[in-house]
Amino acid sequence: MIKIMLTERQRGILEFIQTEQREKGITPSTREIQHHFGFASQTSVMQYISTLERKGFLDRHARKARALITPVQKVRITDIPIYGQIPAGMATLTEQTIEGHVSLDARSVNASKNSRTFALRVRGDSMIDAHVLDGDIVILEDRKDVQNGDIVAALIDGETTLKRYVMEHGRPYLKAENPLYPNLVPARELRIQGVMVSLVRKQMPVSRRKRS
Amino acid sequence: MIKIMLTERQRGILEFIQTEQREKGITPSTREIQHHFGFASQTSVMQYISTLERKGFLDRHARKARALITPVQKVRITDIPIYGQIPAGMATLTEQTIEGHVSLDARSVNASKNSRTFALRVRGDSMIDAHVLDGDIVILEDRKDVQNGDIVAALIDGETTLKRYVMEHGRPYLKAENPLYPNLVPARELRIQGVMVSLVRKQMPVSRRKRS
DNA sequence: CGCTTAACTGTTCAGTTGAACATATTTCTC
DNA sequence: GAGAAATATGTTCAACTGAACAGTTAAGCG
Repeated sequence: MIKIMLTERQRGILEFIQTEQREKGITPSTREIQHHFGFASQTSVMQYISTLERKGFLDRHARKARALITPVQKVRITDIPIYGQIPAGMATLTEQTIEGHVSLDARSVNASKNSRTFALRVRGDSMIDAHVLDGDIVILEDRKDVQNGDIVAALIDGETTLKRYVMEHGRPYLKAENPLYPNLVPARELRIQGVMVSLVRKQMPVSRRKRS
Repeated sequence: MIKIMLTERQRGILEFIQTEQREKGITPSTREIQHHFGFASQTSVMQYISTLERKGFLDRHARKARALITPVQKVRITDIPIYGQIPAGMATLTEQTIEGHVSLDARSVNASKNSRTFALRVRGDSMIDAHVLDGDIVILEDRKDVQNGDIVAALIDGETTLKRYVMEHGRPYLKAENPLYPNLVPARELRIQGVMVSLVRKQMPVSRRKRS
């Protein structure tokens, strides 16, 4: 019963709002919706809007023009900053070290909304056996609960590296997924900066691709 | 000289508009911009807006409320449909076979704006040596110019498969990037549905992950 | 010194917009 | 058949909004 709590008309109006926003960049006004559906009164639209809002399909800023917000836009898409390299710790994640942004919806990125999400561009082949390549953008979450086997970004000697977090005999170490790279056993503290939740790869054109 | 054609003030106003849109979901009105910057008149805002529009940093719908559009929103983010399986050909890419959407910015996805972009969920390990895993979402472009070495989605016997396109002795075939899978030499026609331009992977939690 | 451009003020105006009120009809369930 | 919910109408209103007009001030340039 949770699947569709909307009547056909309600769904139509929600879809119209979403389509308009996607295509024109702005949400329609109540009167525009009214004319599109041929209502003689805009009050009908008002009623639909409040119903959709009550059911959680729509959000809005009261008493403002074209201030409808589809949760699709507001909740799902996250704008993730890409850091080239994190210099010291989470404290220093400033605007200046941002290399760019990836924008993708939270669902396909696996992001929980409580924790902070950021991205790193992978350098080197140390995780190639985990199918993470040089140049890939790895999306991480600043989380507390790191589990055995998670791929994490960790701070070692002022450098950020991406490794697999392995707990063995009660002691954690960082495992490279490439026989050519050494595993890292932390001398004292292991500073985890984020847990990998997703990956975005930009496929290079053949001409510029490295031969393997 | 192409880098920054904006004065400090112009840049500030553009950034304010973009930030507001990102955080609140709606673009600010001229008066909201006015009060944020402490202008005594909204005409100042009007002038900035037309300057930004003239320089191509802003788009808008004339005479409509909150109808500013930042090209960031309109141009860069693309909403890509994910098809679970393409049954017959490009002609049958209907709404019904859509499994979901990924939304990400065109830049990180490598998408050119002329060709149609779509996505497929990868099934099986046949491309594992190309570091494409089971469950990955592969973003493809419906392009004409397939090059030797490109990873493509092709239609073989009514099934869509992801393989590497290899041209040898003037004849193309489809190569699996896994020794356990056979290469496919087309009997007659080779129907390329799209060329891989990008990849999105949702990292599974350790508990649900397959042991290898 | 003129000329241009950027930055800004003060005011008016018409069209747009969300909201509210009172009421009517249909559809469905109990 | 009563009641609830969904659907719809008609109208009025205050607030919001973009746009325009007519100016001012400062900086840079040749």
